[in-house]
Amino acid sequence: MDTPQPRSLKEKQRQERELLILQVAEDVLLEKGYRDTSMDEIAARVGIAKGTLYLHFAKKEDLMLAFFEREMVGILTCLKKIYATHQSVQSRLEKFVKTIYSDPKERRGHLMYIFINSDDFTMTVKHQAQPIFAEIVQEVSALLDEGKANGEFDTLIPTPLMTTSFFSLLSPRTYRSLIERGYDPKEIMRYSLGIYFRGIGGQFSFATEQQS
Amino acid sequence: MDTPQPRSLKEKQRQERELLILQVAEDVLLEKGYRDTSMDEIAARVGIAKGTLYLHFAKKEDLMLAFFEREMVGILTCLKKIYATHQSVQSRLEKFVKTIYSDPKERRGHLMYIFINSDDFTMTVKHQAQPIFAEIVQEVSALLDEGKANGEFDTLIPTPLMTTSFFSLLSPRTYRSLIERGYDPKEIMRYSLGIYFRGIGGQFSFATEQQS
Amino acid sequence: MDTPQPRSLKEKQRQERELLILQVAEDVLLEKGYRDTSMDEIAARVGIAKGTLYLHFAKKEDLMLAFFEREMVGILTCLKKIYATHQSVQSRLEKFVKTIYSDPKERRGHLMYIFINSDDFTMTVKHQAQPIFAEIVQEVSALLDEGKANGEFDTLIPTPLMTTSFFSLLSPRTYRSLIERGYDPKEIMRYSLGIYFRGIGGQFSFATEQQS
Amino acid sequence: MDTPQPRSLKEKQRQERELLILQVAEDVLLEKGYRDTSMDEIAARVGIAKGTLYLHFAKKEDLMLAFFEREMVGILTCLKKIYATHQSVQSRLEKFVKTIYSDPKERRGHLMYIFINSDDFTMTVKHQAQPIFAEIVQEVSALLDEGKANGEFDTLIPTPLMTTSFFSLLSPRTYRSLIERGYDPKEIMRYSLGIYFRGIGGQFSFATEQQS
DNA sequence: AATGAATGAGACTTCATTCAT
DNA sequence: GATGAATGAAGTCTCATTCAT
Repeated sequence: MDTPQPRSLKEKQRQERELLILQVAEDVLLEKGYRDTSMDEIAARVGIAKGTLYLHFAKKEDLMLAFFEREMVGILTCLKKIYATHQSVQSRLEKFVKTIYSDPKERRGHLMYIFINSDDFTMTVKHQAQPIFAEIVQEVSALLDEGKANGEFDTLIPTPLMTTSFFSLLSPRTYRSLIERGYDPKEIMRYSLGIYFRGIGGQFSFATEQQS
Repeated sequence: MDTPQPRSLKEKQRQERELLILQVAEDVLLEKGYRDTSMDEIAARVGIAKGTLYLHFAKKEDLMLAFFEREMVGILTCLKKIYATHQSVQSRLEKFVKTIYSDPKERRGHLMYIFINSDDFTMTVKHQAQPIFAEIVQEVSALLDEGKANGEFDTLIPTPLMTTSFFSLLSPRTYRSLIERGYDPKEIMRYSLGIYFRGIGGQFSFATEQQS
Repeated sequence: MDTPQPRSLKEKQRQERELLILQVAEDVLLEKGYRDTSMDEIAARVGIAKGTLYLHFAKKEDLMLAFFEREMVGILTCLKKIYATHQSVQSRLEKFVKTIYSDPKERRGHLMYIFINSDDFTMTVKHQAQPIFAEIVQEVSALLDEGKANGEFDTLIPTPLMTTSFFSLLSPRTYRSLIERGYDPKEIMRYSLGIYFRGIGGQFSFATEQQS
Repeated sequence: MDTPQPRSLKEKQRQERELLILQVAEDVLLEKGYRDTSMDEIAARVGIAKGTLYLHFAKKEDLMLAFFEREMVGILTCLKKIYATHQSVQSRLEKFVKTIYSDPKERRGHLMYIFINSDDFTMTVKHQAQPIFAEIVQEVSALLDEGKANGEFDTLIPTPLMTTSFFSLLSPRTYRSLIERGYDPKEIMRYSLGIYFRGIGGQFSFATEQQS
């Protein structure tokens, strides 16, 4: 605390760069997958030396973990914000998914899927990120329980099953294949959500929005 | 034909060995993912020398492809057998999924999921296996269309969306997490199918089987 | 000697096969060079199993050595036959070279060059084949000495130098490059010999044959 | 330009290292031939790790190519320098050969021979180095043509044949065998050149220098 | 005797990680 | 702090040689 300003200046630069690294790591991860993401490429794209990467993150795993956490914190924040809303549970979950998927190229949604479903990545990294991961799952579970309690969803389906189904909704690969066939992201979203919510006992009319 | 026994004996051993390799490759693939599956490890687990692996498969990719095809041919056969049955489309698809997942550790089901959803694996191998892959997807699509035609499923949902949802049903990772929490494989299966079929407009009572 | 006929029958077959192996080895060696000549390919081209190759030759080196000796014995025989002729030394040496190069694709000539000049091959093999190699060199040296003695060649040039120059006459590579440019094998031969013999003090008219 | 010294220092070291690698590659190539030259051995002899080699040259072929070009550029430069001299063509070509062979162990001369005559090496590498290779051949051809025009050499011998003969003059293998027998490098050179130049119609007295 | 499946040393190459500058 | 050259373990694949049948 004896040198607060200079430190915070340096510190600010440092954090900006760290952010940049995380963003680049995200880019590369989404493009190439975990194993084909090399530290060399990340450093090159960020425009720093490889060694500098290691000043921020001691291991590739740590970078990926930090990156994962950054994303997951964002998702969790979004989830909590929506959680506090006064709407039906279904509306809130729909809102959540749509928000997650509303960034360019649906990065956040795909990342969430990868974190939860990918082996390559998950095996190496996730066991270290249990807490936040558990919190996200917990939050969604709580919402689903609320939905069961207020009659929106089917009470016969165990919540954990509802939850895992929720997170399996949209695999990036199949998503991409649909995009390639010319489907509109919003349409894909709507139908996927529709299948899910009707499946767990919610109300969903595929016709309605089509008519309006 | 002059030396039928000796040749078939050798050949039998060869095929047994090849089968063993494919099984081990499957094990390792399921445990570690495509990129972390090394030829060294496969050879070591099979108990043969590295070079021997290459007598059976000229490249890692070839092994993975052979292995993929073996599994997918099995799945396709199963699918066609069931396709010819006289039952509701839903029953047939349920039967299909249950059959696929009925082997120990649900390997086939998980593999199908990986083949369809994994990037690592798919990018390297699937382009070579397009035909069979496309056939499986086509077969399921046809069934879903039949279901739409006979009133079982919602005609407002585009078939490709129904199809991709179908193949996203059970990610191995979430499946495993449910198993770890003590859920019964059959139960997981039933609820997942239930959510899916109700989601696409089919009939499904989560209560019924519970009562019987 | 107790079973002379059967043994000689078997033995004959054996020798025929050995001859075939040597011929195939020659083919492959000339096509691909020593290091790219694999035992697999030789066996496959001969139409026998790899193991059978090893019944004839304990090591790749041995095969190459045997093959080298076969060729060199042929060349030596040819050389001795010509040696005994009653002609000028130059005529005899010319005859020798033309004979060596008179087989299809000039195999023997190229092989002689390779044996004498190639590093790859020679380092591995030649030290084992000293005797015959030395004999060929000796024979040529003797002829050159005879030529020096009877006034055909320049006595100021040390015989060993004349000899090595003689064996460096036609490298397969440059030979091939000339063929590719459309030169006639006989023409190449004539000019090369001409340069050499004139070089060592012999008589050679490049014009003569052209005119006739 | 803001950091000229540090950059040039690093760069200098780098180039020194690269030079060292090229020299070692040359050593090993001359000792063992192309196919028996392993990246491991080069690294070990240079005293660096295998990976470091790949910082300088992305592939074995690239190293060999770079090395080839370095040598050939040297030879070409030397050739052009001599070309511009005012002397008889024969004197200039003699000067060229003597210069090429004047380094310790006659490395350059042997390398030139290998580049032009070795299959192993040439097949892999030379097609990438055509331009410089062609230029060297062209330069020598031009000199020989000049010699034919001014009456030094026999006009009846086609220039391409003169050229290939020129490059076949001294095979490293036979050269070494002469050295082993106690001949002096200069003597070998003189006689070989003598045979060649007399052979193509030039003037050469084996006696002269002997007397002086 | 003949086979060819099996072996394993060794080649090339990549990349996460370290460390002297 | 920042750099990027250096490292070396690990991965894929080849091929001479052996050996059970």
